[in-house]
Amino acid sequence: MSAITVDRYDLEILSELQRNGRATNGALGERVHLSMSQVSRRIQRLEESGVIRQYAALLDSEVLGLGVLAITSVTLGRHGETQGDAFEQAVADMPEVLECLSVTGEADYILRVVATDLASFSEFMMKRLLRLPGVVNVKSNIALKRIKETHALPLNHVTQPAQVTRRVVLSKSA
Amino acid sequence: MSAITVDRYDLEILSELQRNGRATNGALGERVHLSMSQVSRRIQRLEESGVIRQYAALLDSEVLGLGVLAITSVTLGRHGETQGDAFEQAVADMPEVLECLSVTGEADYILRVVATDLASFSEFMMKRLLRLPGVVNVKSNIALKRIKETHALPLNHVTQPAQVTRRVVLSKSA
DNA sequence: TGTGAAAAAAACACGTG
DNA sequence: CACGTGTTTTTTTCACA
Repeated sequence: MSAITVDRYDLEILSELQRNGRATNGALGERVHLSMSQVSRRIQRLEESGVIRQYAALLDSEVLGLGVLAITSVTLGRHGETQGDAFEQAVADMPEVLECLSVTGEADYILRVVATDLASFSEFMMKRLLRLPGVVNVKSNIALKRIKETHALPLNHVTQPAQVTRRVVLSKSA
Repeated sequence: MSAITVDRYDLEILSELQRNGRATNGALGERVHLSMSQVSRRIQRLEESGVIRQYAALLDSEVLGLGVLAITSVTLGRHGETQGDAFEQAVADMPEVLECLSVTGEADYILRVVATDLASFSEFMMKRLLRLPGVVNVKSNIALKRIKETHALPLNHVTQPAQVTRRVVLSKSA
């Protein structure tokens, strides 16, 4: 596995790109005191190395009518790992499940789920999640208030300049 | 509060922009069989109405060395709401906390936290989170495997065409 | 690594239905 | 008033020094 060197300029660029994924090379260059071509080449490197995974438009769930957000713990019965795979596959295909982690502790999985209202959330739980094979227990915590919600990863832990493990390649059209 | 009408063209545009926040108006137009100017005007409307909250570059936490992801439940002692406000403020200022929700159920808050490794996660818990005033109990579930992780909201629930509540305005430079 | 040309895309104004 | 067309401006990409 190859590596990429990330210096403090890269970190500043990444930080700004996390805030504004459409920042122009010119604007970024002005911010970090680098030429446009420098910025362009650095971003290309960051994309190719997989540090930048994707550019995306972030939508407002409340405006779109998705008023319910829940953290749900799921426990599976003990029936071998085939069941786990089936559960993971099924959950990955459910658009209302934004996140699914297999975790340490009492539960097997923790899910982050959105729904339009409590009625439809309840229906999703009863009719879809609980009916998946192997699911023996679910426990949901409904969000009362969203204190903080960000996609922006902390970057200050990166000792500058740092070697970072290289990953997948971002396709041009993705 | 005013409203915006979102039809099936808008939904297709939003869906694609969630996947690729840098899709050009031309490409989007081809996809939904609409002219460039149509797409441009629709996107502008979606931005102004707050449906599109932000454009962002999504970074890869593993590539950046943030190998630990945890879901942490926090319980506060019963000392009035001033304490809750202080906790919420403190947590909002911690970059390693990506998400914080106040929730129903046993715990008061659920947090999504990243760290470079278990040692630094442990240090964060002991030295920073547990020392916040009012915190009497925390319980963490460490992610063993990330089954699914998306920002893409489901859009199929929107009955087409639908009235959507208007929100804040996206500033041009944000 | 910067500079300048070429290509692409976005923003804008205009004319038309 | 909504729509497409054409023009202008911005931004990116690429070749070259």
